[in-house]
Amino acid sequence: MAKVSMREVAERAGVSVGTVSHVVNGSSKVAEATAQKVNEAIDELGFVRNAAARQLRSGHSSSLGLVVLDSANPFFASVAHGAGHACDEAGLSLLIGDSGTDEKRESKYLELFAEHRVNGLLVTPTGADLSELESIAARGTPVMLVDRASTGYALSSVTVDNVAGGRMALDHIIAGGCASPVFIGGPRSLPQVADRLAGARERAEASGLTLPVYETEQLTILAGRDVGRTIVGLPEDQRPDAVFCANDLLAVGFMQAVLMFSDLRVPADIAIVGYDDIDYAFSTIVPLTSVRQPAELLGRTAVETLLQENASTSDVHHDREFTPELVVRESTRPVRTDPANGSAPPVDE
Amino acid sequence: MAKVSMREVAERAGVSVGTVSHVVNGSSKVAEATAQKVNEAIDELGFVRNAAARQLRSGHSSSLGLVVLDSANPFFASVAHGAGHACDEAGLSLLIGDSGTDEKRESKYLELFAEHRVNGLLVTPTGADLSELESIAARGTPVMLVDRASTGYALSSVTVDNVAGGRMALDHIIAGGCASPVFIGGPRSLPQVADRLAGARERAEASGLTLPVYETEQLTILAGRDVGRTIVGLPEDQRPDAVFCANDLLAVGFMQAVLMFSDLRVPADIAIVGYDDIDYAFSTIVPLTSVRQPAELLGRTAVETLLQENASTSDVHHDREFTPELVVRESTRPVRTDPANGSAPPVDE
DNA sequence: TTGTAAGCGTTATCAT
DNA sequence: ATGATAACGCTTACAA
Repeated sequence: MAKVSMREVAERAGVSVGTVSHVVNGSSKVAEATAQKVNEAIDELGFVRNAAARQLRSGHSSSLGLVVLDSANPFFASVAHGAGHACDEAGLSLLIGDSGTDEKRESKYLELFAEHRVNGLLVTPTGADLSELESIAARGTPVMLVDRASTGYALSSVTVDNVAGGRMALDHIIAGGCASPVFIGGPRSLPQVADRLAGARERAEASGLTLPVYETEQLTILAGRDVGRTIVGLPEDQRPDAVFCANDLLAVGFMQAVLMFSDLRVPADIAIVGYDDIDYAFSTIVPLTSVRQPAELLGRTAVETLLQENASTSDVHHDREFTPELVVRESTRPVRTDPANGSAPPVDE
Repeated sequence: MAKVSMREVAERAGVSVGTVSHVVNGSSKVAEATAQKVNEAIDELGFVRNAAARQLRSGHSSSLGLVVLDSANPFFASVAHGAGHACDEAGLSLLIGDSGTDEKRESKYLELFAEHRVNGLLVTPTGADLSELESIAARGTPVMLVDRASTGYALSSVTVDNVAGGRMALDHIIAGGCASPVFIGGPRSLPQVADRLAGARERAEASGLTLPVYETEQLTILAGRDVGRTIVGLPEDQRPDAVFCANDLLAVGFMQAVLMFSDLRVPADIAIVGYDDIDYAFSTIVPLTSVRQPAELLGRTAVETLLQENASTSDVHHDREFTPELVVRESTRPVRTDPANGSAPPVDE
C-alpha cells in the first residue's frame, strides 16, 4: 500500500517533515546533502504525495471540471481534447464528466466537481435553467459555458453561432434546387438544436418553404437511422428531397438508412447536410456536406478564457463566439446555376 | 467561495460538527428535528462537502483511474464508456487520462492517479516494460491491463485475442482471391499491432505469400491517408491488391486516399480490412470489412474484475480474453468459390 | 539551512 | 441522540 507518509520519510532520512516537504516541492533552499538523503529515503520507501492532504492544506485543487453532453460524440471528444491540452500547458488536470443529456447526471457531476473544489467548471448544460450554475459561479467557482450562450445569466461563454450555421445549411440546400427540405434533430430543448433550426427555418421561409421537423430524442447514429427508415418509407410525394441534420451523427445514421433500406440516391433523390464536420464526415458512403465547428479550439479557448478571468480580480464575464463554416461535399446537389437567377453561390448572412 | 465548513454549519444549526457529519452521511441516528435544522443551515450557507478532507480522513478516494492510448479513437472512447458505466453502478468516479501513446504522459497520469489514491488503475500501456505498473501493483494499488496481455508480469488483464483477429483478416483476404496483401500499422512496439501482424503473417505465409509492412507512427486517419497516397502512387505491378490495417482509423484514411488520389476501385483493385469495427466503419464510402472487438464490454469487464479482485483478500490475478469477430462488408471481395478448391468459407483457427 | 507546530475539514471514537 | 476531540498527511509561518 502507498501508505508511506512524509513522517516516515523524514524519520528514515533523519530530518523533519518540513524539510521533506521542501525537497519534494522545491519550495525552499535545502542543502544538497540533505536533499540527497531525503530523495533516497523517498525512493526506498516508495513515497507518493497525498493529493488530498496537500489540497486540504493548500486550499486549491489544480484541476478543472468539464461536463459534456456525450463524450462518445467526436465533436465533444474534440472539445475535451482541446481543453485537455490547454490544461496540460497550464499544469492543471482535467476532470471529465459525461452527462448524457441528463440533468440528473449533470448535477451529479457538478456536485462531484464542487466537492473536489475544482478551480473552474466548463459546462455544456442540458437544461434551460442555468440558475444552478449561476449560483455556483456566484459562490466563487468560475463557470464557463461551452457551446452554449450565456443569455440572461451572469456567466461567461464560448460558443459557435448556431443560427448562422442553420442559415448556411439551408441556403446551400435551396441553392441546390431542393424544394422540400426537412429538419432532423432533437431534443428541441437543446439551444444548439433550436438555434440551428431557427436559422434554417428563417431561410426556408424566406424562400417560401416550410421546414417540417423530425424530432429525435438523441443526437446519435441510431436516432438518425430510425428517422431515415421512417422517411424512406414515405410515399414519394411526401418524401423530402433534402434533410438538414442537427449533427453529423444523425446524418451518418440517416444516410445508412437511406442506402440500406431504399434505392434512393444521395444527393439526387435526397440531399443530406450534417453539422460539426467530424473527421468521419469526410469518409461516409457519400461524403457528407457539413457545417464545421472549431471543436478543439472551442475547448482550448474555454480553458484559456476561464484561466484568464480567474487571474484577473474583476468579475467581468466574457462571451466569445466563433463562426461556423460550410464544407460542401457530395451529399448535396451542386449549386444550381440557373441562368434566370444569376447563378450566385450561396452567401452567408 | 465554497469556503463553508461543517463547523459553520454546526454553529448555525446550534449543534456539533459530529452531528452535522452524521446527517450529511446518514451514518447514525439523528433526531428528525435536529436533522431538519442542520439541513436548513446547509441550504442557507450553501455548504458543500470537502472531498479532500473527507478522503484524507477516510483513507480512500472512491475513484478509479483509466489511462488510454488515445481518447479520440472511438475504440477507446467505447472502452471508457463501458468503464464509466460500471463505475457509476459501483458508486465510483472514473478519472480518465490520455497518454497519446507517450510513455512520459502515461507516467504522468499514473503518478497523478497515485497521488489521488485511486482505488485501482486501468491501463493500456504504451511501452514494453511493465515493471513500473508491477511495482505500483505490488505497493497495493490494483492494476488492470486493458487491451494488453500480462505476459510475464504479475498483473491482471482483459484482452481481445489479437493474433486470432489477424488470422481472421488474412484468411478472409486470401479467400477473396487476393494475392499480394500488405499490412499497414504501427508503431510495431505496440503489442496490439505486433500481434495482429503476427496472426496475419502466419496465415499469409501458410498460403505462400509474404506480407510486406507499411509501418505508421500512429493509428490515425491521417497516418492511413499518408500511406494510402504512397501506395496508390506505386506502379501497378508493385501495388498490393489488399491491405489489412491495424485499426479502422487507418483503414478509413487509407480508403480516403485511394478514392481521392486514384481511380482505383475498392474492393476490385484494392480490398481493405480494418480492425475494431467502430460505429463509423459501417458508414464509410465503401462500407468497411473489419475485425470487431467488444470495446464497451472490455471496459466494463476491466472495472468489474478489478473490483472483484479488490474485494477478495487473495492476491490472485485474472486474465480474461475475448475473441474478436470478423464483420464482412463491401470493402473486401466476396469469397471466391473456386470449384477446384472446395469453395469453403474462411475458417477461424 | 533546518526544526517546530498550528491548522486545513472531515470522520470516528469516545463520553455524556 | 448528541457533543468533544483526536487523528488523517501535508504546507507554511516562525523559530532556532
